[in-house]
Amino acid sequence: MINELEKIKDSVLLQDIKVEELSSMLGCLRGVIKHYKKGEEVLSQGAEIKKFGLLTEGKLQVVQYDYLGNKSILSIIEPKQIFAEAYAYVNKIPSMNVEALVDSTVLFLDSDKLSSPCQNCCSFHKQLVKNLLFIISNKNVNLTEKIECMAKRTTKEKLLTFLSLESIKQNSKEIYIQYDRQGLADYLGVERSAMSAELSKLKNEGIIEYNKNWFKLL
Amino acid sequence: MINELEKIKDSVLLQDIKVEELSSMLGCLRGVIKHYKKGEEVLSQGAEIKKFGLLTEGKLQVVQYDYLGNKSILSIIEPKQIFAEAYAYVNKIPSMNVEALVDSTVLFLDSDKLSSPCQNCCSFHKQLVKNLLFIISNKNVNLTEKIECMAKRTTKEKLLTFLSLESIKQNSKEIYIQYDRQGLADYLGVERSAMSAELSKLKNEGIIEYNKNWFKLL
DNA sequence: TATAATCCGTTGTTTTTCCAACATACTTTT
DNA sequence: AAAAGTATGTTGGAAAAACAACGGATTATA
Repeated sequence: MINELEKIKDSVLLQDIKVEELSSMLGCLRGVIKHYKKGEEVLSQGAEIKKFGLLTEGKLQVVQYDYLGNKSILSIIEPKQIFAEAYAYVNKIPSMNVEALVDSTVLFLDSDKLSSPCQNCCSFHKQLVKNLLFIISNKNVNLTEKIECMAKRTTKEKLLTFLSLESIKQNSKEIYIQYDRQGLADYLGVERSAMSAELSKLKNEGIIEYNKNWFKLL
Repeated sequence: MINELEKIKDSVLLQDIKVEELSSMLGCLRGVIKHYKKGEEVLSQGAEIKKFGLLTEGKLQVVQYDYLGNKSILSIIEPKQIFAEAYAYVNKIPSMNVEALVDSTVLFLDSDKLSSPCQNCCSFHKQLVKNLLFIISNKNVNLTEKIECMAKRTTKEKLLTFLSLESIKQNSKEIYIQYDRQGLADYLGVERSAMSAELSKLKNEGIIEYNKNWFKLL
């Protein structure tokens, strides 16, 4: 257990919480550690969620099957990240699965206990709540930005919206993006090759320059 | 002040908080009431946000101007709803404005105070945090669902994804939707008339039936 | 280093969407 | 009930995106 805490003590969720407090936190939040083999289901569609997860080791993917049975990957969970937190707080049945991409270890924490601190109002509780609010709010802002891009009607506008948002975030006309072309196309909800063609056009029109992950707004 | 509290005491944020506790809460969270004339700016782009708002009276709209200066309405805020809460918890400068559509009254609450309860750990704090987590998580789930719809490549798929999500939520093949055609088109990010045409096609193909706000999946 | 695998851009064709304009139905007002 | 306003459906042409297929470049691997 101590070993697991060591791996996640500098996660965003546990930020600014003293190491000495971590183990008492585990008890308070009914921390449970579970191990999963590659390919195993960590959370399955339709099951009610009362705890959220903090990945201590391995890699997970959040997938969703639509009305036709088509699989789509919603996100990849890396160590120190939390998942299923939104569904733990709204009492809705999630419509997605979480699967282990490699052998993984997850620390589950009780969402009810987190938001209803114990009698003695331990100091770490304040910080935990603050961190959780930050994480969820941040996700919220990111989702809103993605929607802002996707809502544009043309691929050209989607690209320019994305790039100008990045430009603001990176506070520069020259930016580096985290996605490869396929990843960017998925993010914007368009087809890769069509997007590539559109990028070329933007370059020819003298609106942007780019090379691999580097982009410049002119 | 008492008058204002009366109007919002059954909002989601203040759910399950005793009326007697509300006024002490106001002090603790540094509650400030502000009035706005129709057309006035409630929050302006680029200004740092330390407090979030709870609309007690009137109507607000959240608008955004993109890189070309085009205005788009992100959401309409009705009484008892909160706004700007996500931006209050991530330390990001918001890229949107909030404007008063009619004369409005807003109660601003200190986001820091909410997540860092006072010494005596008042009982309402627990409930407030719980409620806030619920609201933000809920928004999160809704945004994710919208993205799920928008990510589909064709209008037909967007419609069917939306309808089947509603079908699950309303637990029936027959559903009533909250949007009119223009609203639904905006939600899905497509053009209204093209969407209408697609709906007709789906009806002809025997995949759905509909009449005004009523839809049935076959 | 050779080979395989992956990523990225290009092109032509097919499909879908947008857009504008108009017709019809429904609602609200007077 | 007439008139005006609003919401929805329809259509055809223009624009854009998807799709498939391919070639060159880069990266990973044997």
